[in-house]
Amino acid sequence: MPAAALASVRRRSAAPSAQDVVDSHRADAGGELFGIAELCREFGITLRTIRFYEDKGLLAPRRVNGTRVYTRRDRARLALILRSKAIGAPLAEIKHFLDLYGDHGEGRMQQLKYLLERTTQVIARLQEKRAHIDATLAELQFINDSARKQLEQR
Amino acid sequence: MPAAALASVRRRSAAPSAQDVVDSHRADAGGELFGIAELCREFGITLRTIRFYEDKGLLAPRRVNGTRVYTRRDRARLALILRSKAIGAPLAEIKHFLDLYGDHGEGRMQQLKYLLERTTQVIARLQEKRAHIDATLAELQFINDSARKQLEQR
DNA sequence: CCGCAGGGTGACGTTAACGTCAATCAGATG
DNA sequence: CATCTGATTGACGTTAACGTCACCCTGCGG
Repeated sequence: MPAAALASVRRRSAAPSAQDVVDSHRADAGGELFGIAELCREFGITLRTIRFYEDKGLLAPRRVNGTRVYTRRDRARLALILRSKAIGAPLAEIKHFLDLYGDHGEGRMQQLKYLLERTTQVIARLQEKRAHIDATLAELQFINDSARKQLEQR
Repeated sequence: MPAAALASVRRRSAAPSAQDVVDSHRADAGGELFGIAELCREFGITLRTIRFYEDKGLLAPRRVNGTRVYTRRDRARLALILRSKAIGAPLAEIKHFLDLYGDHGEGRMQQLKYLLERTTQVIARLQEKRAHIDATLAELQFINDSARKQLEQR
């Protein structure tokens, strides 16, 4: 688990909320632009990784003369990708997630039912995963406490 | 995410607690024994997977005439492996986790400090991951609610 | 004794998620 | 102009986590 990446994701005052993404979308035209190396430093990942995500269809930056140019919205997407990865989701799943996100940010709300259905599914899965983590945490704390008591008993 | 596996992990009345593992350890000598195919069916995984875990040092069943024989303790270990996998931990990490578990269950408590240190680390990492999941859940619920409202507005 | 199901052991293939390397090109700078 | 930095692409390598295949051994029922 690359600590630098997690730190970067957290760094920007908590996490980018859903509303942030919508905002960044509206402000797209006049917003700041970012280079690939810039994003790499910011998130603690490599050039190759970002290009890899693009190959996978997770990112689609504009090209100026061949060079990739990222908007704030692209940056938000990248942050989402990294956070999703941090919770152990495979890239293919992240792609679906991002696609839903995109549809939501944009105007065409025809497939609202589908969106509702999918998000509900994902929510259920994440809640399961959370429960697993809670159980594991409980066990670890049991072990931890036992060890601590043993040590104090001297 | 193999649903069958998760179902199986849950099936045995919630999850195996830390105490369970200790218990199963004490009861090892006279307890029931399991064959490899039996465990496969129970947990919804393949033969190859179990053997793979053994190659990786995650399991170490007894051999009777070459054939693998699993005790209840081995079964508990397997359940832990699968649950750890479900929360997105790599096998190498799971191995460390199991090693700690083993030391705890057994008598040699010399490295208590090390154990304490490691479990504390793992706990911190899991709490981070939990926080990530919570943030993602919040966003998904935001989207989900928006969609629901949009639909109701007709 | 025969056959066959079930288990074991390599050896090799596969997918995901990148890393590494080499060749190339566009702009900035001295 | 020469060079140097930073970016792009393509080809290939790599690690984790298994799946597949071929082949062998073994106990048991008929």
